[in-house]
Amino acid sequence: MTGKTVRAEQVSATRELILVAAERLFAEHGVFAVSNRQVSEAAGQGNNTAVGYHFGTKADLVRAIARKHAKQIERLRLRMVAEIGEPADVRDWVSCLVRPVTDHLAALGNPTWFARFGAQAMTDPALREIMVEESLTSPSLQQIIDGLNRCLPSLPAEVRAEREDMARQLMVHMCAERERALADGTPTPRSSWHGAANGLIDALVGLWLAPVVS
Amino acid sequence: MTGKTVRAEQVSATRELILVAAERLFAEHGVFAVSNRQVSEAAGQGNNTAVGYHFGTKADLVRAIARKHAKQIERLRLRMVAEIGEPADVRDWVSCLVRPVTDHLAALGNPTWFARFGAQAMTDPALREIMVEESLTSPSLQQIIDGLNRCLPSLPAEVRAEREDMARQLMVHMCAERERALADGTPTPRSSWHGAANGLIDALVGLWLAPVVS
DNA sequence: TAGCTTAAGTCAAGCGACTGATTTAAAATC
DNA sequence: GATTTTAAATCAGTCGCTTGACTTAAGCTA
Repeated sequence: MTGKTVRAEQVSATRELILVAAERLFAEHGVFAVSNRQVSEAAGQGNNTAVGYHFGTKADLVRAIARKHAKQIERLRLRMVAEIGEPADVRDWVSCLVRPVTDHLAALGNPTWFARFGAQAMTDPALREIMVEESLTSPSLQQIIDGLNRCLPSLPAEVRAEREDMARQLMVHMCAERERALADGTPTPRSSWHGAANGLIDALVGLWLAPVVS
Repeated sequence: MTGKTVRAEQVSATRELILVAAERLFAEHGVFAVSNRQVSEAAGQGNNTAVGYHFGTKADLVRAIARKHAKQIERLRLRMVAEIGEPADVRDWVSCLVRPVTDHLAALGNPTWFARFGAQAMTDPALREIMVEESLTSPSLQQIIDGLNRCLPSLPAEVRAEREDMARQLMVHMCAERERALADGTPTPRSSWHGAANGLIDALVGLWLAPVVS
């Protein structure tokens, strides 16, 4: 952030204002229920083309939001993977999957919007690919998958692929669910993001270790 | 369907045309990326107000689609719950949760659109409540939850609530994932909806039986 | 001063909602 | 049972409004 010129500082401040405003509006009203104009206005920009100028289309804006968070989560995940002890068991690897996300959300304070935004974007036919590109193409993520596979050598390949998907879906949508409840004031099963992570980790360990019966 | 007048027959045919067209367009392009006009046109209605006339707002249309499928799934689920043997174990109840949904999708043939539509609607802030009302307020569903709880008496209430959520999220989004892959021609872990259900059931049994560690 | 950023205003296109006319099955009347 | 009346469904077109995209001008930093 430092080391920039005054000009560049102002520009990235403007961009950040837009990103935050967009994330909030998208989470609260839906990505496609909010126009670029409304985002620009909410970001305090007099110009109705501010989003277009700084980011381009709505898809580009979504990408920028995703990238921002993915970067921060990836930092936490790399650190955690680096610190993992040997021998690592399924629970260790699952924790590496879950904690960076929940820790990131916890660090954002309250309220947060990213989990709800992410869940929407992941289910939209036009935005899904963008989200996958930005958040699933991560070296540390592959490391975790590999580590998990080493723990579960007897699991058939198709079951592994399936359970990877399940783990991902569960993380994305359970975080969104909790964030929604927090925003609505609805009671949550756990009192903190850390607790929610505990619940997720327990469940995911059970899921990965589940015998293949049928 | 029979026993109706000719007039009523035509009307419900028109409504069905609109529902099917909407479901397809929503799944392929996104619920809010498709206008009511486009739906009317795709349904072969000359009038751009056809959706408004028959259903009302877009939210009402979404509700009608959800209700249609929920009804059919509920029929399958009631039958399966009625046929469940005693004593029923976790796997029996989980099967009652999963099979009606996958069987319904299998019965729809190929391609299907409902799973992708449902996943979108479930994550949208404006549509979520509608979907919950239409598909989660079902007597048979409560029976299954109760049965599951009887199998797992030692599970803390908050963990139970949490894992109910997880099971629901997994069903919705894994079905959508598979439907997407089928539509794209991407390889799927399983060759049939029945096989996908097997994978889901194995995983969910493991998830429910997972020890509460942390 | 040159170039990037913000502001202000304009534009055609598409939106949901509305209107009145037309069609036609169904109900009422004879 | 034939004829008239009614009301639901469909059609065709219009309305005000919002949208993303565009143009032009002003502001400010390097």
